[in-house]
Amino acid sequence: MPELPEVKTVAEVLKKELLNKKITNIKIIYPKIIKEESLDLNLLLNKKLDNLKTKGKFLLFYFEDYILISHLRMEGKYFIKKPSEELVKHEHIIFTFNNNISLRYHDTRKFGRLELIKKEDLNKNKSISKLGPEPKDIDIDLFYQTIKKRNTPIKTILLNQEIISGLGNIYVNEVLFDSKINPFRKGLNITREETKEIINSSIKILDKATKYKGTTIKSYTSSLGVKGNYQQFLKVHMKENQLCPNCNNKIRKAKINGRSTYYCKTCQK
DNA sequence: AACGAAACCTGCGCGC
DNA sequence: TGCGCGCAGGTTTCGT
Repeated sequence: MPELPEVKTVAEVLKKELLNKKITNIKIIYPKIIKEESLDLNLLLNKKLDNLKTKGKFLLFYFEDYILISHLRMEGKYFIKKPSEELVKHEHIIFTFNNNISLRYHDTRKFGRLELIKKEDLNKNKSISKLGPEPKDIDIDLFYQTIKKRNTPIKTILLNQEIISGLGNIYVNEVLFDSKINPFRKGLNITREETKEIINSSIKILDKATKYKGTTIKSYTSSLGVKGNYQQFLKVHMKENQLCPNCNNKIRKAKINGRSTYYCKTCQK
């Protein structure tokens, strides 16, 4: 469940269930989910969840003087269960809270990562410090200066979290359709005006997708029993050979840097 | 410094 | 039915 709207949705639900609750037990089933440089997760025992924020696609769990940084990557999910419920396949880390809730990190492909840090180390953390701004915080001129030096497709630039954070493959496909930009165009050929269009579309689409609690493409991907509903608004993503809602030509599918790219050759110049 | 490909994993759907 | 291949909402690492 991994782009910004889905991560924000997860944060909102977990906050409702767990804010101000204390961790009473931690069980690590598959340790490789935890980054090597991480502090020992057992430092969280008896700590209270003070806050839960997001930054780009990261979840930040604030526990008194520590922060647990969580990235879901491709298929990470959090399930809220009762401690008595038996473990199911792919549940890798289990946190028990004092309100009789078992928070389970579930990840079929084991790509997700957890890292525990001291609160004061957040801004020097390797993952977090490299992150670019989310679309709503982008400075158009700075962003334009960056992309106009890049000889790589705009699609690839928008997926680069060091340049702009929060967009993933679905929303980049949708943003480029909305802003009428061909995904193969090189950064250095994008005008300042087009840059502005891209950012405006990004803000608009991420906001709407967040409002609809994200996009659920495969039912098994739903976490926490929360299903997103933005899929009904997708215009190109996963729509190969369907008709473009603007011009009725066929939506095409191609690969850009190994990622499936859906676009309308007629509308996206 | 910037770029692309490979690596990290598992499960599903498709064609034969 | 079974096998092999390609595919999946992401990031990091490695080689050029």
